[in-house]
Amino acid sequence: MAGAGRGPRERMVFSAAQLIRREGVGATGLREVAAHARAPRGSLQHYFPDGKEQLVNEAVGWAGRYAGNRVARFLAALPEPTPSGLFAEMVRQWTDEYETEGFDGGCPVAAATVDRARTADSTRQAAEAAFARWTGAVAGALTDMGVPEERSRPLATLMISSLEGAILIARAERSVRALTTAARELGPLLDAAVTRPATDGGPGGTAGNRHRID
Amino acid sequence: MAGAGRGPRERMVFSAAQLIRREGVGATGLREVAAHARAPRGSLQHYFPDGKEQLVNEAVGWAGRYAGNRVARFLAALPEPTPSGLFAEMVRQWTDEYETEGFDGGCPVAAATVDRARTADSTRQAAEAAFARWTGAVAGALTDMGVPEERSRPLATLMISSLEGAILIARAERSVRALTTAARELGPLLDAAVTRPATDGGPGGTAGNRHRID
DNA sequence: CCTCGACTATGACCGTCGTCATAGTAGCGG
DNA sequence: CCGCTACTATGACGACGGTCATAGTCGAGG
Repeated sequence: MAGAGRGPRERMVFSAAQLIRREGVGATGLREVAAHARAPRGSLQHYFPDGKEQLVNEAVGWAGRYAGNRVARFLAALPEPTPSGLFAEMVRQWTDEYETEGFDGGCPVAAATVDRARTADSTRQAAEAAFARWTGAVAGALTDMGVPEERSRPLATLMISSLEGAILIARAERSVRALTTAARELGPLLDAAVTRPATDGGPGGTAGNRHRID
Repeated sequence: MAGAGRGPRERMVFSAAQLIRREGVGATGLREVAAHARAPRGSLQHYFPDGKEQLVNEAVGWAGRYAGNRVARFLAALPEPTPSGLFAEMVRQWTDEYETEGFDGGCPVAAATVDRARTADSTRQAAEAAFARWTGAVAGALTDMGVPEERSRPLATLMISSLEGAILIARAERSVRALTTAARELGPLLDAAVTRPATDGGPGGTAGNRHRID
């Protein structure tokens, strides 16, 4: 997860996302964010005049962009892209993390939704946008692989639902089981949705790139 | 959701679960729980001498039992039980709530996991147990419907993963879409796992009942 | 009537949190 | 050197939060 170098503002957003996904929104203090980002505490009110809510929203936005952009990289890593292969990569990002760094972290968008969906509507909207961006990237990739338009978005939603739920269970169990199960059980269903040959991105172009938003 | 009458202790556990699933663990105060349960504040330290952590753990346990027991009722409501029918009922519980009461509530087990998995191990274990109980009930039901033993648990895990994730997305979107999508897309996969005729619970017995724990 | 246990009732303590106010520094164009 | 803007530095404030201490009620048993 890149994001170490940048300016203090970006570092704080990044640190906020890190802390939120570990402890939840409520238990993440602003002083803690500043310390984690090695940024001056005074900069918080300078860069985020609307306070914690703004910082949280930007952290959620960052997470959504990150997840969306990640899809293109997963595709690039696959010798020949298939829906099940993409999902396996998405899952593998989490199993890798859990096996090397422990089960401390979850998804910051999920945390923001759980902690703030009811109370802070702007945060709820940020989470909605993050999910939309992520879903859009996955759905675009599925279409490129030959999944019919109408099925791409539902299947992308199903993939992300299963992944988010499996992340929860994995953290609760401190086991990667739910994640690998999701990948194994869902794989065939996803591949069965391919009805025409994959769109070839051609040399120099990665399939799915045109779905990236920035 | 029953649980209004009982003694003050049970009311507080129930209220805690309600508040946690709406606001998250961190934002749920003990004074708030007592007020919601119309229970005296002084009773908190009497019934829960280990403080908030104990109360949260019991709320999570309550939610796990509730979800597990609910499975048997879903089965009873189905004319002829099928895996997709069961999953549709599980999903419908949420779509019904969201359509009649709004998108304020989520799953308390998910909230406890997000907010406390890293910090409070006893709460993490409570969440693990809750998921286990729920998964066990669903897996038992699947087996009764003719799903082979080895596939029941993985499929049950997949069902719960998808449901939990879809709940998150539904709350973020304030839309029931992700939930209905999960039911629609996953249904065929679940039914395809049936390899032998369903076990008939016989007259007077509801299929799956023997999997209830209490 | 006294005791005892279960339960209730409150107020205080101390920590943390988000926010605000205020002042300080650094670089830069003029 | 001035003035201006961008950013940093700190301390204080008020609002809870969880927990603890202490005392009060009340019914049952003796």
